[in-house]
Amino acid sequence: MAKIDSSSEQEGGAIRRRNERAILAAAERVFARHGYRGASVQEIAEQAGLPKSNVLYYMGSKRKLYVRLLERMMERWNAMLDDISAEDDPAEVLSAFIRSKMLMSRRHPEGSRLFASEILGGAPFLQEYLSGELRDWVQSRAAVFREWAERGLMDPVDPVWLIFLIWSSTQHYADFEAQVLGITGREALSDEDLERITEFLTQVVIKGCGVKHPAAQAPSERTSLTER
Amino acid sequence: MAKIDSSSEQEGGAIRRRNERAILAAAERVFARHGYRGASVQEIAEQAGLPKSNVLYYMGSKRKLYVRLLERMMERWNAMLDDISAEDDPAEVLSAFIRSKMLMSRRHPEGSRLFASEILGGAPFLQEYLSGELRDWVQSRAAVFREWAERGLMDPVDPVWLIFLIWSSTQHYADFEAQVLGITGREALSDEDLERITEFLTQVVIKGCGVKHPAAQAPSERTSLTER
DNA sequence: TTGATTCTTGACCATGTGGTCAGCTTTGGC
DNA sequence: GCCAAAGCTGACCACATGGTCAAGAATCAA
Repeated sequence: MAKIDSSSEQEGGAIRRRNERAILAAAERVFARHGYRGASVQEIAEQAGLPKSNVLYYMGSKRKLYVRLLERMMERWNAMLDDISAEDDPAEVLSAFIRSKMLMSRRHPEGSRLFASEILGGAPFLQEYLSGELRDWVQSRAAVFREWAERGLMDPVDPVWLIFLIWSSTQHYADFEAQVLGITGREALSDEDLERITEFLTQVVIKGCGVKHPAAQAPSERTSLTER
Repeated sequence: MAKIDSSSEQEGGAIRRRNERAILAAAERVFARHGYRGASVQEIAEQAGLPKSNVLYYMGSKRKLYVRLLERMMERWNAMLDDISAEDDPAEVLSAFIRSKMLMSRRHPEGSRLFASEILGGAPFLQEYLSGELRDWVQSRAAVFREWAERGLMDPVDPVWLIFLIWSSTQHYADFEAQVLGITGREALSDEDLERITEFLTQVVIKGCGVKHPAAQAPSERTSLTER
């Protein structure tokens, strides 16, 4: 009776795995572009190179497909949200935070836009996640930021607004890609562009929040810039 | 042969004006929530308290209605984009910039989300605007920022990334409202919240970009915080 | 080869879609 | 009070939607 189970097992034959991959990739594009309602199973099927019936055969329904994509995106998100402690170097933590979020926008632009579209529509499927898991995560980081402020390692800014600042300014380069490209006149953002933007954002945040290097340069081995 | 003309004249009787207002308001909500494709004329009509035929009678078609909303939003945007010169005080200009963009998110959240949804979908209707008018606007501001940097009034940051930073971090509070409320556990953001966020963003940007007060405190009377 | 499981897909269905239209009522200037 | 213009709207249309299903095709272990 065990259903497919949305976790990342690779049960099922090679055919299933291949087709599901194609469907998920196509669906992420289409949902990201048109939102849940605006996306059609027909278009997803075409982009996946399969008949519509086949998509429904693998995914059950449009809704299940959508939920599965959201869950996949949240897994990626969670993989990025590593833990921090008040003993870490604020500058390093913030820098790594910005960098990994920027990398997420870079690696999974469709997923980022899918997520944005869900939030834009009032987060009908994600409300629980936002006010549960994610909220807890934010609160725990906020506590660390506050302690840093108390120790004089940074200005006493509201940690939640700071987290939102980092999220929004990095997410921007996925969600508003069309605007960024239109205004800069580029065809695409290069790796160098992304690196420069990352450095710019890091600098503004760290300097803007008055982050200081800890007195005793405690050598803790963090800086997990990569995502996995 | 003069058509209704999308500019903000108030031609037409009182009935027309009232109904169009209701339709535009309802349509902005629905398009913002579900995107262009996902929105249905039926739902817009219901939210406006009119039969579907009546909506089509006034607006012609779904597409025309959508375009009209985008144009209205761009008018609001343009009304906000006042001019600046290299003689102005950088801190004041940036502060006013952040404040007015924040006010836009506050006053027209649906419009902001409508705009976001359009960009998210690849800006099929706005590409021209983005790579034309808006691009010119950005370039002209960028030139001023660069001159400030040359005069040592601020750090030599890339002005375009700075503008995107301000846009994204302010727009966030309209577009990702659902996320902000879910995480902060609030029902809505109060005026005080908005004021604190505005001050926070202003502080981070100004401090983060090393903005200095001009040597001779030139008293120019700008700071147009209100939108009209 | 057998037989069960998985895969594939066109036909089909009820419902929703944007849009048209004809005929009605209301409005407002004269 | 007249009447043209404006407003109103239910009925209707062709088409797209998400989803079902049955019947066949491919796969694979025994």
